[in-house]
Amino acid sequence: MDGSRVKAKDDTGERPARARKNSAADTRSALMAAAALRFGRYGYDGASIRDIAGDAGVDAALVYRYFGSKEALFASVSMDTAIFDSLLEVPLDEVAAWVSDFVTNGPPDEEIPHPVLSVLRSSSREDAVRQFRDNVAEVFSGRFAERLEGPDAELRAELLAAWLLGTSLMRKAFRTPALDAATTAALESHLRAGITGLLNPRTCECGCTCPCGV
Amino acid sequence: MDGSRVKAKDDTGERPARARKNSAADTRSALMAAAALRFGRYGYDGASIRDIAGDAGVDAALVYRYFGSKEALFASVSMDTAIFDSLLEVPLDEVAAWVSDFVTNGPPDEEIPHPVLSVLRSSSREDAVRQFRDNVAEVFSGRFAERLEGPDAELRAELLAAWLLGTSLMRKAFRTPALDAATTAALESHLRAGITGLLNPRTCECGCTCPCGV
DNA sequence: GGCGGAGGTCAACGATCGATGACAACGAGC
DNA sequence: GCTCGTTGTCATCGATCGTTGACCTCCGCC
Repeated sequence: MDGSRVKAKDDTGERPARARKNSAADTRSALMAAAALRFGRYGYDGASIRDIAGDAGVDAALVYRYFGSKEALFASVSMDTAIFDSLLEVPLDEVAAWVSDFVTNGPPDEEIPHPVLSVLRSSSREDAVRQFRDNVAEVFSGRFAERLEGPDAELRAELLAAWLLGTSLMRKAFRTPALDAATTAALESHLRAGITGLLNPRTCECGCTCPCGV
Repeated sequence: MDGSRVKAKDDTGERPARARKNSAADTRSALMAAAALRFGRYGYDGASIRDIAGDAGVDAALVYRYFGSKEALFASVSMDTAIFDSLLEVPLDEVAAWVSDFVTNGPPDEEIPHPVLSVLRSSSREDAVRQFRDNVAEVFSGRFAERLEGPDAELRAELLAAWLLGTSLMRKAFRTPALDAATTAALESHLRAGITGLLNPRTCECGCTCPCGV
């Protein structure tokens, strides 16, 4: 917090944008990018306006000119459901691959944390928790569940969301050893073994979940 | 934060312990109980020493007499792996039931949050993250993985931990609608469908995971 | 050339934080 | 009854927080 006064955020890189007189839009988006990173990494309470503005290379007062308050800035970078849109169009037997890709690709947590982590690490904020729950409900127990056959479609859809969340957390935030070292192929293989069982209705009494139908 | 000056923590209830001159041990444990609740609910940054001490019915200065610092208090109530000990002795085909019980029983999040949530909501604290990772590695990719047959035992064990974590989070912290309303039986049923696939090595090429061996 | 407004900095505010040390109230032992 | 260690309170410190308003600096326009 001492020698970190380096500007971490002129890497939007569209135009050189010399030291003075940037455009307001650029500064706004730089603040949002810095806020997403700080909120995601340190949570709402742990990220200060001064640090965020420092990352963006501007003064803290600009946050209040462009957003009005810390809460408004937080809300403007909170997670949206867009990252799940592609899941809704993936064939069910490719969901495991999608999950594997979701928890693998994208920038690592050191650069840009998952939007989910931002909510989690800010879970003292009840509005963030509520919004997260509503988003999950709309995407998973809402639209995704419609594609599932068998009983308790909403519950199974939310279990998928839970496993997606847990796997993403473990791999990208906590980096437990085996998950951190796992190849995408191995990860997808074992994700498939579990997710297939979850998404496909059972067809035999023993709890068999094989997609071959036994 | 205003009218909440009620004493939430003389419910240790062993002896009446009149208003003055409690035993040091009682006060210490009252502080730890209040700290576990506050840290778990609001995270490290969101829980103040004054609030914790207020919940315990004592002055904030006592935290420093008994623990030395806020960090030491946090460390003393951080999660230990004891809550997973019983899992290590559960037969593999009862793991789903154990997980269902883990994410169902115990006090609801409003009363006492899971120790895991304390770490998650304080995940800006690198030492807490590190300790959590080490604990998971020791319990799951360490001891639990030894019981698994088939390839990638450590990875599959950590995936189980990830799903346990995700399911617990969704059900107890975020309370997504279907998971919040689910019966233990329905939850266990669908957990079993997925976990069985994860824990049992596959025996046919199509990805079949049925324990009946097909 | 001067001017107005937009982009940005600066200093300061009240509040709250973690932390410290002096001090009061009480009980056990002599 | 006096003392001394334990238990707990109180006032306060310096730092940092979110937030605000005054001020500065530069560019485009008349």
